[in-house]
Amino acid sequence: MARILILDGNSLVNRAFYALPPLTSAEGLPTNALHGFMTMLFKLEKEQNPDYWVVVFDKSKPTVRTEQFEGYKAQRKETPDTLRPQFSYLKEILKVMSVPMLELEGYEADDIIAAVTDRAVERGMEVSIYTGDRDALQLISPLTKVFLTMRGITEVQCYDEEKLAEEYRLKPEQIIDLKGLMGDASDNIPGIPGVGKKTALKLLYQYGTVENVLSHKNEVSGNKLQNLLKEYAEQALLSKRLAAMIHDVPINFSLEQLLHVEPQREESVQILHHYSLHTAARLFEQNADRRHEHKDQPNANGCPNSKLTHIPIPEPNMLDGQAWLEQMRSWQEQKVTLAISYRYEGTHVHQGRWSEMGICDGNDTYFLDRREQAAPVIDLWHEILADDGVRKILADVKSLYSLLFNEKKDLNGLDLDVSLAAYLLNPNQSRYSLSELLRDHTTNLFDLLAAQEAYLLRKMAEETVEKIAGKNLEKLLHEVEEPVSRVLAAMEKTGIAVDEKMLLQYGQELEAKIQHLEKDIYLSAGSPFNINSPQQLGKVLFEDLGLPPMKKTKTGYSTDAETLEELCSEHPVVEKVLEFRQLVKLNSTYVKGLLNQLHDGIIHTTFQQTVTATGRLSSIEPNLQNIPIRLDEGRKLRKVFTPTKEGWILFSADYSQIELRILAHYSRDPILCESFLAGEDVHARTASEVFQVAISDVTPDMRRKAKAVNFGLMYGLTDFGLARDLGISRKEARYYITQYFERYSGVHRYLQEVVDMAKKTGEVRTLLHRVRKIPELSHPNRMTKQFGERIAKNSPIQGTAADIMKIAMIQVYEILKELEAEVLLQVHDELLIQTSSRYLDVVSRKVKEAMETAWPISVPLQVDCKVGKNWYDLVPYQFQE
DNA sequence: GGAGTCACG
DNA sequence: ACGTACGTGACTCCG
Repeated sequence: MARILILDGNSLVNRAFYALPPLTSAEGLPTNALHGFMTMLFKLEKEQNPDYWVVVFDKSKPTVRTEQFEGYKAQRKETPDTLRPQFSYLKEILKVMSVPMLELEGYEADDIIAAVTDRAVERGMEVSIYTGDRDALQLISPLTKVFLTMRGITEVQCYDEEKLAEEYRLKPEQIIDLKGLMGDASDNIPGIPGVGKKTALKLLYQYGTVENVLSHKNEVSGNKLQNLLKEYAEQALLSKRLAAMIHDVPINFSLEQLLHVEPQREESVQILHHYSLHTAARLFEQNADRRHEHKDQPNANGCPNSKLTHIPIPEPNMLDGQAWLEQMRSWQEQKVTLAISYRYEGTHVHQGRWSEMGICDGNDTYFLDRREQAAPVIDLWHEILADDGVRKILADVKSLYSLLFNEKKDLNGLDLDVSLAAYLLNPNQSRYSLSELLRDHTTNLFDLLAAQEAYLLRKMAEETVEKIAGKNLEKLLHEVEEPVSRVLAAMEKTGIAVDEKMLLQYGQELEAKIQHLEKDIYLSAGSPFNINSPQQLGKVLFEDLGLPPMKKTKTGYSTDAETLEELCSEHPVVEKVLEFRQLVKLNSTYVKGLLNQLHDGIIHTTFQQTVTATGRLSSIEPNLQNIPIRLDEGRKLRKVFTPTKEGWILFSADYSQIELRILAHYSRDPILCESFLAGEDVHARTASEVFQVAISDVTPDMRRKAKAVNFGLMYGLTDFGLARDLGISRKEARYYITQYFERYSGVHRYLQEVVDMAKKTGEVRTLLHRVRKIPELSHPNRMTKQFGERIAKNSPIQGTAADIMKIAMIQVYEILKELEAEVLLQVHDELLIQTSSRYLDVVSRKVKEAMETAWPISVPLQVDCKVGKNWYDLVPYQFQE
C-alpha cells in the first residue's frame, strides 16, 4: 500500500525551536529549529520510507478564521527574531532537496493537511501526519494515523482510532466537539468557560456532539452547568466551527507532485553544510546510500522497501453459533490455554460490559462478537471464563474482572497478566495497556482487531514469561500482583458509601466561610483580585502591600503555605489567605470532587496497580488515598464515609511504623531492632540516643525532633530538609544527623551499602525482589545523581512495605469471604473494612493476625485496629482475649 | 500542558 | 555556587 507522510511545518519548526538550545551556523545564523526539523525529517524518511511526502506551512494572516472570530489566535506572541528567518532557510533547503511543500494565502497548515489527507485516502493510501497540534486528531481514520510530538520533537506518540478510543473514548470526528466545549487556550478558542476536559468528555459520552448537548441542556446534571450551556451556546457552536479543519481548500496540487523523488545529492549536502547542519547531512547521506543499495531489489510483496518487519497475523476464524459451541467445549475438555483480548462498551469499566473478545488458542485465532451471538454461546463462554481449568493469558486482568463482576460473572484460571508482568519488569514506564505493549514488541503499526491482538498477545507472552523468570519475579507476579488484581476489582466494585446530604451541607458551610474571607481579603488588599491565582496573589502581597518576598519560583514570587506562615506577623491578610486556601481546597477538591463521582450514594474509586515506581498502589477518580486527616477542619470530611450496608460498621487496621520496622530489618541495627522488639516508643528512644538523656527525661520537643529524623531517614535525609522541616538551622540539623548515625551505626552502614549496591547494579530490589532501575545514578548532573541516591535509600523500604501490604490484602480478602465483611480501601499502610457488627470481633482478630504475619521480618509487625460508624469517628478496638 | 499548590502515606 | 527528603492525584491558573 502506498504511503504518504505529511509534516506540519509550522508546528514542528516551532516545537524544535523551543525544545533545543540556541544554535548557530558557522556564519552566525540561528539554526536550532532547522537542526531539529531536518534531523526529524531524515529519521522519519528512514523509518517510514514514504512513497509520497509533503511539508505544509501556514501563510501569513489574516486567515479565514480570523474573519469568523477576531480573537482567533489573537493571544499568540510574535514569532521571535531568531526563529522567523529559519522558516526561509528551511524552505530554501527543502526546495534544493526536492521535498514538496504546500502553503496557501488565507489558510492554515491544518486545512491543507486535511485536503491532502482527503485526496490520499481517496486513492487508498496510508497517511501519516506529523504535528504537535492535537487538532489533527480529527483526521484519524482506518487509513490515517496522527503522530503527535510529545516532549521535544523526537519523541512521538502514534494515534490511531484505537489509541484515540483508549485515551479519550471518542471518535475522531468528536475532537471538534471536544474543543467546542472545552475550548483551546493555545488557539484562543473560547469554548464554554468553566467547562474543562472532564466535563466536556462527560457531556460527549452522553450526548455525542455539541449540538446534541445543547439541545438536551435542560437534562444535564448541575444548575451551574445548565446555565453555562444556555449562556454560551452560541460560543460553543462557533468554537466547534473554528476547531473544524476546512477540507475544501482552493488549492491546486496533484498527488504526483508530492512523490518522494531522489534528490540532487551534491547540492543537498552542500546546502546542509552551509547551515552547519552536519548531523542532518550525515543522516541524509545514509538514507540516500540505503536507497541506492535497495534500488534493484524490491522486496517480495512488491511494496516499497520497508524496514518494518511486520509479523504476519493469521486471519481470524469466523464461527457460527453451533461451531462456537463445539469449539468452546473442546477448549474446555482439553484444558487449553487461551490468550484473550477484549473490548467493552460504556464509558467506564465500572459500568460497562465486554463487547468483543479476540481469542487465540495457540494455533488459531477467533473473534467473538457479543452482538452477533445467541445467549447459549455467550453463556458457555462465561462458563469458560469462570473455569479454572482453562488457563488465560490477558492484559490488564483487573479491568476484565470489573467488567465481569458488573454482570455477576467470574473469571478464574489466570495464567499470566502481561500488563502486570511488564510493570514488574520496568515500573518506570507509564503505560501498560495491550496496545502499548504490542507497540514495543512488534512493528505492526496497523489498526489491530481484537483477534489479531490476541494472536500477538500470545506471541508476546512467551517472551514475557522468560523475562520474568530471568529476573526472579515469578512469585511476585503470580502470587502477589495477579491475586491482588482480583482483590482490587472487588474493592472497587463494592465502593464506599458517602452521605450526600451531609457532604452538601458541609460544602455550603465552607462556601459561606469562603465568601466571608474573600470580602475580608479584598478589604485588606484594597481591591478585589483572584486569590486563587498565585501570580495575582504575589503581586498583591509583595508589590501592593510591600511584604518582603522570601522565596521565588520559576515564574514569580512563591506564595506557598510555608512562605506565608513566615509572613503571618507582617500583615493580618496573610493568615486569612492561608485559611482561604485551606477552605477552597476542601471545597473544590473534596466536596465538589467527591460529589462529581458520587452515584446512588456510592463512590467507586479505581486503584491503579501499574503506576508507581515503588510498587505502591494509587487511587484515582476519585483519589481516596488522600482524604484529609491532619487538620481537624478537613478531617471532619471523613464523617461522610460510611458502610454501604445497613447495620454494618467500619473497621480500620493500620500497620504501625511499618517502614521504620523494615529499615530495622534491612539494617539489623541493634538499637533500632531492640527498640521494636521491646515494644518501646521508638521516637522517644531515638531522642534519648541522639540527645543522650534517659528515656524518661525525653521532652516532647526532643521527641518531635527525633521523630522528624526517623521520618527523614526513609527519604534519604539531608540537613537542609531536616532543618526546613523542623524550622532549625542547618548546623543544628547536621548535628542531629551526625549524632543519630553515631548511635545507629547499623542504619548508617546499611544506607551506604544500599547506595553502593545500587551504583554497581543500576537497580534496587525489595524483600520480594520487586526491582526498580535507577538511571539517575549514572547521570552526569550532580543533583540528579544525588536524587538517584535518595531513591536507592527509599525504594526498597517503601516497596517492601507495599509488598507486605499486598500479601496481607490477599489473605484478608480470603478471610473476609467467609464472613460478612469486605475490604473497601487501602491507604498504603491501612486497610478500611466494612463488617456486620456481629462479626466485628472475629474480623478484627483474624485481620490483625493476617496482617502481622503476612511476611515475617526480624522485628515484629504491629497492627492497630479501630472501629466506628464512619471514617471519622473511629476508636481503638481491643478484641476479647 | 506546565506550573503552583496542597491533600495523603 | 547550587539546590536539596520519598511516593502519589486533583484542582486552578495561564500562555
